Formats: sequence, C-alpha cells, structure tokens
Amino acid sequence: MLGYALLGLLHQKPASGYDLRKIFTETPMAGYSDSPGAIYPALRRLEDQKLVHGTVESASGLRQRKVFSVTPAGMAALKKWLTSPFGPEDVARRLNELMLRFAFLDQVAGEAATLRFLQSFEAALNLYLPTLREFLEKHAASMPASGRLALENGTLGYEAQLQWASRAIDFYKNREKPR
Amino acid sequence: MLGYALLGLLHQKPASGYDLRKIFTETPMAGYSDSPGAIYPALRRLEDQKLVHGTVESASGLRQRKVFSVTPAGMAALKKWLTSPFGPEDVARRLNELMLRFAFLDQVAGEAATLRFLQSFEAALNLYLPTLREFLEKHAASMPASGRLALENGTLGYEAQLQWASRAIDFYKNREKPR
DNA sequence: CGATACATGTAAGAAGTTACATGATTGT
DNA sequence: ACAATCATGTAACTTCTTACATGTATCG
Repeated sequence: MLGYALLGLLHQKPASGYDLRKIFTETPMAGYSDSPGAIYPALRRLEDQKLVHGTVESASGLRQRKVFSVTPAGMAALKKWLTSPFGPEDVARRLNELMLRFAFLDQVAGEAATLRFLQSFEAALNLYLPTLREFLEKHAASMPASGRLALENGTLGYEAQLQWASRAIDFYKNREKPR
Repeated sequence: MLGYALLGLLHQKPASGYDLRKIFTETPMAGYSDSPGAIYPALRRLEDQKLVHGTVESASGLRQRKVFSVTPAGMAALKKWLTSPFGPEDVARRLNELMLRFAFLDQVAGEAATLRFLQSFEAALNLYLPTLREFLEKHAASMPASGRLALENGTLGYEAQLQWASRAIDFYKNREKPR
C-alpha cells in the first residue's frame, strides 16, 4: 500500500525520498510510515519494477538528490489500482485504502471515474451499514458498555461517510454538466 | 497490536485460536487478521511471555482444542496498555488502536478509567481538529478536487468522533452518580 | 463418498519498525 | 566548532500474508 501512496504522490509531482517523507510527516496523509527504513526500500522496489524512474540531481552543491517520476508502466499500474472494483468488505476493512485511492482519483482517471467510484462507495456503504446495525441490535444487550459504545462509534462513522459520499456525488454531478 | 486484541478478548472469555479467528471473521472487530498464520503464532508469543496460558482440552472426541486464558501478568500488561496516556498524534494516526482499547476499557479498568479515557480523547480531538482545519484552509485551493474532498472526509470523521465522545461522556457521568 | 465444519499448525516471502551510519551545507 | 537541515541508505528484528499440510467428525 505504501508503494501506491508513493506512486500517487509522484504522479502529482516528481520528488525525492526526502520530499516524500516530509509529506508523510507534515501533512495529514493517513498514517504512512514516514521512516527512511520504509520509504527508501519502497522506492527501490518501485524502481525495480520500472514503475518509477529515479534521476540523480548532482545539482546545486548539496548532497545528491534522487528525484523519482512515474513511468508509463507506473501510470498504468496506478490507474489499474485506482479503478479496481470494490465492495462492502472493502468498506468494512480497508476504508483507509479506499480514501487514499479517492484522493488521487480525479487527477489520474478523470471525473467520470471519480463519480463511478463514489457511487460504488455509496452502494457498498448501503450494503454494509445494515449488517453493522443488525449486529449491534442483536448483541448490544450482551456487551459491556464500552464495547457497545465502540461499535456505535463505528456505525456513526459509517453514517458520516454516507453523508459525505452523497455531498461529493452532488459536487461532481454539478461540475460535469455545466461544461 | 493483534496481541493486545487477543489479550482483550481472552480476558472477556477464555477461548481457542479457532474461536478467536471466528470473532475476527464474523464480527465487525476492526480489521484484524483472521488468518491462522497470524493468530496461532501470536498466541504462541503471548504464551512464551506468560501473558496467557493454554490448556489442551482432550474432551469430547473432536480434535484437541487448546483453550487460552489470561494470566495475572497478562492482566497487568493489558491494563497498562489500556490506561497508557495518549495525545493528538495518536488520534491522528492510531484511531483504530484507541477504539480497540476503549472497547475493552470498562471491563478491565473500570468506569472511572473509561471516563478519563474519554475526556483525554475529547481533549486530543480538540487539539487535533483545528490543525486539520487549518491545513485544509491553507491548501484547499491548490489541491485537486478529490484530494480536497478526501481531506474533508477526514475532518468530518473527526467531528463525528467528537460528538460521539461527548455523548459517551454523558453516558458514563449519568451512570456513575446515581449509585 | 465427498463436502463442510471443527481445529491447529508451518514455511516462504514481503514489508514495516527501530536504530544506526554517512555525508554535505548553512547558520551561529 | 557544533547544531540543524538536507539527503540517502542499511541491518536486525518483528510481524503479517499466502499457501500449504494435517487430522477428526458429521451430514447428506
């Protein structure tokens, strides 16, 4: 997953390992590693797979920077990941990954694909939420109070996702037509 | 982290590796592994550290079950984890772990500790949310639409957490006094 | 007899964590 | 001289994933 995060960031703008680390430490980009021991090996792997290409900048006197950019093969891999289908189980267990994908989506795959993603997201939530609520109803009585509250926290979170999705869908719909 | 999840579940009720796996597959317990290759080795590690103790049930004819229960040392480790202090960075990057902790909290550490947790959680959110909003304000204009929406999704999620926390605090306050 | 549920495990490989190592440049 | 910032990397260790291996009992 870190690999895809890097690929997505490099697609927005070529960068060095150091630059990427700073993005993870200094911005609210959902908890990715930030440690050199994760990022440099990940970049190396991407390079070995020819998804990115690194060029050493012997430039302005400082220690050499190695700036990476996404190759055509990297573009294709990124697009494939971003547009792969998903369902309720992914919403339940991999929400972070889905949001990461979404963050890159319109730049890489266009607004039509972004809208499709959102509709699929909404549908998956509408399938998942009832099963969560059912579980809660069935087991609430037999659970310790904090366990029940933790589950309710989850439900509330997914409800917030649903509201967000509907607003985001409106946003893309109103933006597509006028042009 | 899986180790603590197992410890918490075993504290509620002694169980076998198989039982624990089912809990992860069949309930909405936030994405833990469910695979035997993760759970059995994790149980072994807990046993090696003497935090749990396994007893083979040669019982009723089926293949042998190994039922684990938490030792006094395990209880202590669990309590320590559950009650360790946390701040805004934890809320930002380890929300799942915090919710897992909360789910076990009142059974293991009591209602007073649970209330302290919630107040600390609320305080951490109140510190973190403004920095998120500031970041959003500063960078929104220069971000692609889906990137901005993904960030807004995060903000909305944390706002929902805040509301939940305040309701949960009320719940524990009204339950403590009457007795 | 084959599928399914019960039940525990291992082996190979991938990836992350922590900590260390290195080295240049700029500011004090 | 020394600290901070820029910049890249490795090594040891831990843990998770995927896939396989094994074995019993029940149901149709």
